[in-house]
Amino acid sequence: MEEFPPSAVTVDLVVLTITGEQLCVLLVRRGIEPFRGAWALPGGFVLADEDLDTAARRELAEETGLAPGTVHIEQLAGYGDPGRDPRLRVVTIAYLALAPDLPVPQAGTDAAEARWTPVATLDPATLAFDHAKIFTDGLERARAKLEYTPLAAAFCPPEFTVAELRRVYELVWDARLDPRNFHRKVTGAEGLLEPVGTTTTRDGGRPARLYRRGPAELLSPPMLRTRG
Amino acid sequence: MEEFPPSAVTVDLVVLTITGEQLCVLLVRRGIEPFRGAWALPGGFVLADEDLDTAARRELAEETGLAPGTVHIEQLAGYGDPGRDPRLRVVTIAYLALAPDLPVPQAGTDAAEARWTPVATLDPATLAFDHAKIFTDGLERARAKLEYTPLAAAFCPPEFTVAELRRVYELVWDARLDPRNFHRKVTGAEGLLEPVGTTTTRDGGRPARLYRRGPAELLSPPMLRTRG
DNA sequence: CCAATAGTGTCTATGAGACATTATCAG
DNA sequence: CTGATAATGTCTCATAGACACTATTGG
Repeated sequence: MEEFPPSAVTVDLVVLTITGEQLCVLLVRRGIEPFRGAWALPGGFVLADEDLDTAARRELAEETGLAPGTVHIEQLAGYGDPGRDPRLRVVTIAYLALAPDLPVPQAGTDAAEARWTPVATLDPATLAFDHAKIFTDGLERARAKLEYTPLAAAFCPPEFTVAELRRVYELVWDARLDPRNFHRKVTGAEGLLEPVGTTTTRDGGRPARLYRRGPAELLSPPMLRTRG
Repeated sequence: MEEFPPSAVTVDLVVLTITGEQLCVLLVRRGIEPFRGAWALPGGFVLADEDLDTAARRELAEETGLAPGTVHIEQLAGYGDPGRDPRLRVVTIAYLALAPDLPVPQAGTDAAEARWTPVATLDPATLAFDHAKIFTDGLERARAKLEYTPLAAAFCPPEFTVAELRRVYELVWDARLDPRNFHRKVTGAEGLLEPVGTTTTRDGGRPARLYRRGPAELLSPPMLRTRG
């Protein structure tokens, strides 16, 4: 092993949710230096005996007070530019988490404040460290994954209507989808949705059938996002 | 910052190429403990003032003696299970590299030997550390990326024929594609291929037009791999 | 009744896949 | 010439997208 350059390893989280009519990201206001007072992605050090995924879930729970089962979480990428943290060499493993509409987050240990911020109004350049890039990468990953995975349901409560699922696509992609074609597509896709059997009128109008997520891991054929 | 658990950070590489008629991965035989004598993915420590991408390219150059411009390289994922290295806590950032047919690699500093191994005959379980998982993830990433990116050309020399590009798909996916439909599809895709203007008879039969990679970043609509 | 949304049916353009046909080289 | 592969054309079927229409609730 000889000598090796020592580093700290952290996890950072891009946590996305849909509250009301907006796609939002979880930000914390830093209570300590560096970047004290600035908004940042939640995160923290990986403990000595801890798996990366475990560290990410722990930080998520600390920051949101969330039941682990309700949130989709996946690794995003590693970021390790020298100088990304002014104190010492820190390599961070970023995670992407998608959650249904959540209660207001609670501030964690290092954070003075935690908040859901609409992505439409967020200027990424104001974020601490290199979190602008991590946030942008995470958002793009989420957008891409809606195309070919059933991940949109991760933004919905356990039982949801086709219209609610469509709203997820429309908000994340900032696009309009034809309700009738969307309905035909998702109800026709094998293993995507499982009918619960009951209906709801919470969206107004004719009662809508409720569905749960089905066992499908892949959306085939994919949902098409018209590319520029 | 208080106290933090110190770690070493490495990069490991899944380097794929096509030699003759087989998809191959670059492996090195370890010359030092642990796993001395076992085959492993090439890799090494990230230096103190070095970017992760830079470290990956440096290791690749050391291990293959390759001109940097000819190889596609992208980050794959981070791996950090405690105990994945028996010596100390090591978090590795894995990279995926795709290269055209290459000269025989040269052994690096820590490696006794370097070799191209056909993926069809490789038992991943024999690899050192957790390299079985990294290799499997890298291979699956490469397979998936052929579907929706122009990445297959990374396996080809700068100028190549449609048939050579098709061979890449067939070898990586282990599938057969109709030459006529494939030809129509790739020559019709916007920005994918740029005709050089010359032809070659190196494949026998009627001379085939030579192409270079075009500027397209995305293959739209994607190449379809028939899913199970 | 009317307003609103759910859900179905129909038409059309596009593209994938199967496969015939013609083109152009080496020997 | 033959044998090989390149390149193009044609047909059919599936599906995305546009949009008309019917269904079922609340007010």
